[in-house]
Amino acid sequence: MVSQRQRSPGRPTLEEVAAAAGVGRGTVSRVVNGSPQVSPAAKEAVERAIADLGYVPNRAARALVTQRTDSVALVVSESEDRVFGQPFFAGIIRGISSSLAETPLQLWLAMAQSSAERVRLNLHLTRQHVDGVLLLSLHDDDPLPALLADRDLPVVLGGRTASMLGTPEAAPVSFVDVDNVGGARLATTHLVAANRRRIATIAGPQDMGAGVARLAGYRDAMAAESRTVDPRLIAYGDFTEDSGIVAMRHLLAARPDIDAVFAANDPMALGALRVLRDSGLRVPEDVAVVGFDDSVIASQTQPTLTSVHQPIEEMGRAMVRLLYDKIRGIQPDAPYIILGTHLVERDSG
Amino acid sequence: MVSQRQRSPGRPTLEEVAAAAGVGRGTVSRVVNGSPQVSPAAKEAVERAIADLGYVPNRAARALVTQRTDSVALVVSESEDRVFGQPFFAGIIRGISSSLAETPLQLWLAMAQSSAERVRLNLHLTRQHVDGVLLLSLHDDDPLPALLADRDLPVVLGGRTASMLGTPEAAPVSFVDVDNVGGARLATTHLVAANRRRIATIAGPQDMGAGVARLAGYRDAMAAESRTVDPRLIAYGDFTEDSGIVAMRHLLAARPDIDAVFAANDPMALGALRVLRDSGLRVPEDVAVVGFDDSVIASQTQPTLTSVHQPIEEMGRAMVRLLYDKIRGIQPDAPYIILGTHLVERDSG
DNA sequence: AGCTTTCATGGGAGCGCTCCCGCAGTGTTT
DNA sequence: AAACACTGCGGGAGCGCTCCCATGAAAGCT
Repeated sequence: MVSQRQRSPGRPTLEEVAAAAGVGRGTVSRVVNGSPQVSPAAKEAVERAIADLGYVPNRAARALVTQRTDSVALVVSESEDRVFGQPFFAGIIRGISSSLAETPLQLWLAMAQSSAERVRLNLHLTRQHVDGVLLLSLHDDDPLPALLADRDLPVVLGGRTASMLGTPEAAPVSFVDVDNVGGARLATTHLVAANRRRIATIAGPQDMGAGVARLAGYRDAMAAESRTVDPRLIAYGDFTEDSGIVAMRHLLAARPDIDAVFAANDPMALGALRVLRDSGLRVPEDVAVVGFDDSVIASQTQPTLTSVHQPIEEMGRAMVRLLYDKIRGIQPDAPYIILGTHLVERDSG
Repeated sequence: MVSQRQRSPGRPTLEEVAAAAGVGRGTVSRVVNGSPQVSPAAKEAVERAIADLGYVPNRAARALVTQRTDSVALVVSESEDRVFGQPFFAGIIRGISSSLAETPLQLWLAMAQSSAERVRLNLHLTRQHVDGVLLLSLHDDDPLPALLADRDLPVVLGGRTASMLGTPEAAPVSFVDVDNVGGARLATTHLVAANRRRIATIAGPQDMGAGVARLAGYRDAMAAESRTVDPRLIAYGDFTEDSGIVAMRHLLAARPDIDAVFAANDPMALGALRVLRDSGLRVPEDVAVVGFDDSVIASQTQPTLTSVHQPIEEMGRAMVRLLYDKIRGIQPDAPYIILGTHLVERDSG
């Protein structure tokens, strides 16, 4: 075993580059960091030396002195298994990753599943380890955003909690979200316009912003059409397909005359489709179904699923934009970004 | 703006812990790193000081001196969009992440989509930035593994290239893979046993190990049953659903009498199902279909899809195990791990 | 010409940590 | 009693970098 103190010979240091270029350490540092205070001649010499030696700055050394790490953490604070694999996360990560590629920032992925892991994680989410944090999939009672904000680490949430729905400008942390209320309204209004009379909804969990907002949108739209909502037209799920199945059975049992269902996400809509088929009801002839997500599966169901589209990848990109501005101390135009949705009509209603 | 040189007051250093505990820097370091050369009294004093002050070691400073970073990169070297969102990746990441949680290692996520990004990435995959690299989704001509191995950075591949299929012990880098040949054999033999006479296959891309191996398994099984394989029974796709559609159409055009299809992954099987339905053929009565992946969609298709199961999460965990051993300089039992598969029978055949 | 201002430059100090050397104190052996 | 080994400990050196200050040269001013 080679001694730890030995530097691997292949990796040149700043000092060696300086020697090769015939300049001082300071000048090389200035060139590397793009300072304008360098003469063209010196700059050229340094650049050639860097290329010749294959110099790559040592991040640890730089981080030690600048107190910046040039990395951000993506924290998926969710205990359930299903988190990944959901096309939602896939899309967000794609957006985040492609956006980060345009910055000097590196992405750290942290999944905190058990609560022990979350404690450990919390300890490491400090300025000396990351420059900022992207938080995904929050339940309303998650203490993490507050903790991080206290430490004043730049934080951006993907989505928001129910408490931030009413007055987004008062939200304690920045966030990027889609207009869930508007999207749900779109879906419901669409069903009304299609002459559906008894429109039910399978709502999401009421401890998550998206669940609350999509139900609010449904209520809004129904109220706008002066439809009173029989409580038996509302069932709740937890965004999984199984919960959609259970909810749909409840709805059919309570109100067998339902002729439309708006499900708060695609997996639950899938569950609904399954139950309807098993009950011998035709979609869309007997019951129309509209989902929310416009995920890949929406075009693969039978019949294909009408669904509210949300710009997921753009959400990821917006999160990075907001966070990067914060990290650089740039005051963003707004502390939050809300993206629009639109309805993609397919065969189910 | 506060000067960069200022230490944020909240974060105590080793030295401050030492002062608080009334010991020297060395002793604190020994306690933090679990050295046995510390008296119980000193150890206790240091531990209390750490707890009191909320001390967390500075990774940059540690990395600077140890030349280790305690982080590994997960490189998804794939230019296509679809990469994420595939349940395959989701599962692997879950396995990797849960396994890493038991080590001191942190996960860096790097996706290199454009080739410019790949150059930049390659520069940063050095010992001074990461302790090891996990590589996913390789095409046979990917130069990255060789480059990294040259630099002698510990590397573990997820999957393997076609050239490593024959003699895994001769593979230039460690890898974790499933027994694709065996899985494909399982699927094919199952169709034979179900009395299918004209069994076609939709093979994957032949520049990827999985594509080659699954086709080989099909051929093996057919040969074992002394069935000659009409070349018209083989079509090729690129693992996407669309390519499965095209391939299935080709097969039906060339051999309308096909009564079974083995697709090299689930999305292509999905495409096949779609074409068969559109052609008025019943599944499984007229044509049986078997996929490979046993992904979530397999149980959601109509009819549900019989598919070869691979232990994806376990694959991720095995990759981490192998890499962590390498990083610590532990000679692993074998430089590679091949995991088994089994068939999950559903309605499609 | 003599003065000030500007600019490019070299190199010291120090970021927070680990490694290692040497010292003191205790115990063991001859 | 002397000689030696071992254990626990303190603190110097140094990892590779950025920041900043001092310096000298060039340029601009009266």
